[in-house]
Amino acid sequence: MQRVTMMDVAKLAQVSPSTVSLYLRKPAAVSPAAGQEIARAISTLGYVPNLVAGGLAAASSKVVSIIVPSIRNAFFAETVSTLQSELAAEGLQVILGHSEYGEDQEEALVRTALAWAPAAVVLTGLSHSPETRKLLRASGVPVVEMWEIGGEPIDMAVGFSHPQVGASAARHLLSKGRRRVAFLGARMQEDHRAAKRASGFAEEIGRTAGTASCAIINHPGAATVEAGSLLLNRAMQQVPNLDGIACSNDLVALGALFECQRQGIAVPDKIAVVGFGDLNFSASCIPSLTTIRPSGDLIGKEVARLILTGIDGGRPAGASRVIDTGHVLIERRST
Amino acid sequence: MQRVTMMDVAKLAQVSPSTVSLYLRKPAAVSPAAGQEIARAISTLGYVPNLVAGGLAAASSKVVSIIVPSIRNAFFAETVSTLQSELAAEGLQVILGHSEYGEDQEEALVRTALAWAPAAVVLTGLSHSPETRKLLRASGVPVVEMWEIGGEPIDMAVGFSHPQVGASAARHLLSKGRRRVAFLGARMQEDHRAAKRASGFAEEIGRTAGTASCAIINHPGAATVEAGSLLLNRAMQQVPNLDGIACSNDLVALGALFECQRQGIAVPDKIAVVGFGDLNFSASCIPSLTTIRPSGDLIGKEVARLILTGIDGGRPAGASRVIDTGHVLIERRST
DNA sequence: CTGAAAGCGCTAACAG
DNA sequence: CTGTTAGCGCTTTCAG
Repeated sequence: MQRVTMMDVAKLAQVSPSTVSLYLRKPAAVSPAAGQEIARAISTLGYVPNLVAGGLAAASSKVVSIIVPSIRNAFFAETVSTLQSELAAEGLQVILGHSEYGEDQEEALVRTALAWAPAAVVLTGLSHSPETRKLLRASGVPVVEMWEIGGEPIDMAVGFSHPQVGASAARHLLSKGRRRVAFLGARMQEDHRAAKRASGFAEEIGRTAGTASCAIINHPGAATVEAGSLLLNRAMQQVPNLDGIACSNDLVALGALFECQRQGIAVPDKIAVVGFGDLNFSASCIPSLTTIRPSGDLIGKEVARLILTGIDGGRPAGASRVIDTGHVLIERRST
Repeated sequence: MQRVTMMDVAKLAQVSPSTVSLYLRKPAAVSPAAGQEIARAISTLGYVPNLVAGGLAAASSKVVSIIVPSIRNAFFAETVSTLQSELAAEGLQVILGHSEYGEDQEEALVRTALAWAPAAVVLTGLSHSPETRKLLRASGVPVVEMWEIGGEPIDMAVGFSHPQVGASAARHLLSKGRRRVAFLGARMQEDHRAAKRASGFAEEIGRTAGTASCAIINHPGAATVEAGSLLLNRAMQQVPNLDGIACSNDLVALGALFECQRQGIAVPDKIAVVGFGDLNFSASCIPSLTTIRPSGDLIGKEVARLILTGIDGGRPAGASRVIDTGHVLIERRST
């Protein structure tokens, strides 16, 4: 499909192909006269460089492979979106893969990702199969794990501590005088990060208010609004006089809010609700939702920065290999 | 970074590299004995084929480039997710780009996409710059435009008619006796598809109920819950005794629903609300939202099918070059 | 069914 | 600053 090659451009501009190649990569390193000729030739011919050939010759393609559990999840959509924009600005392409929270799937994706000799690979979280870690380490490709810190990264990591998020939610509920609380999570058998938020929550409750009741309730399916309704009902059964809940996701929290409204349970008077994610609707729902913002786009930006500095500079020094983007609790009406 | 090459595998298996290559592509075309040797060599060496080299040699890489306005939009996230899964199953990688609803950005993305000699490129909608169309046509690469039909596609198209969606919403509102209606849209100066839903809505209202009042109201920013609140208020100003609204997106509809609740406006008694998208929360909110489902994953499936059949068979014949995935109105409590 | 040969289009030393 | 020279690792005729 590739009609015009660098050879054609070189011929028309009366220079050698390598000069054209040089011009394309470092325009300043070519004489202005030659540069102009080349530029003209490129535009009259409508030349588009073949990145596949370039990648092969340079032994590293201008591609970064991103693997997330699911792009349908607004959290990751945000990060991927930011990452894509930042990388595109530097001429890097994004190859996308979905692990669906499966380590085996992730491993397969990593394997094909590596087949592209990518400039970097970006993974979600710190939990991976041993084989995945081995493949990645052996490849020598820069890898960034995102959305989680607090373990041993394969190479670099950008994210925040999930147990700390859980603890923040717990402290907030406690500070509002709640003592009969529950954590509502979805898919925690696979979503290790949500599970960590849950255990951080439970630990903090236990540590600070040993006498408080605390339940962790899991919905095996995806984190949806509907799951929120279900979970709230189960929580009320399990914790009599429930007065506070933390949710693993704002969608779940919204579902709980709707269920409260349906059953005439006053929020926050009877039950206080804390979410996670600060999604599109969280500020506008009724009551507005107290939530924890993980800043998915900050993560995206930092990952991009790590990749970019790793590419043109030497790899960044040890100090900056793990970046904590933190989290912010945003207090609204639901507590 | 690529350690083991096909050469190494060939040596260990005591065959020639071309036999290994053949085995990788058509295992059946190689003798069972040789096949076993090769398979063993591959696994003991941990060989991963270099797709960059393969792409160069084969003059077409196993990549399909997908360009959507924004992956943060749940509609496109769904399609991309499905598409990625379907294509990955056939060994194709997805390269992702965001146009942010800009034709120039899209053109730039198409240009780099083409540099990868992709197996196909997937675009959103039928509106593109003339240069984009030219580039794509000249490249000879299969292109699929998705999420819209009703115009002249560059090559293939999968989607539905947006004016018809607007008309469906209008008919539904009319059938509920509403005569003072409005269409609430966001970013319609750039989002041509939303604008078409709006005009389809207005036309149908005019055609069927000439005496009805109908306003089209646009929020220049993104389609968010907050925009929904704003838009509802403007609609009520503009159309006294407003009794029905159609929204360009369920998020906008949710915002309108919240605003009604805040102001004590009964839905659907006073104002009926129709959304678009059938998002996660639409069945669960209060009242549950009547909406139009465009089936983003059906679109993804059909696009994948078109690409896949185009690759191993000859290109599909003229008849099936445009696929209408239709839309479904789902009636719930909000009307 | 298998192997030899000839590149795919570009980059990257290295001389000039 | 520019051109020459070798490949990058794989696919693909084409013989055998």
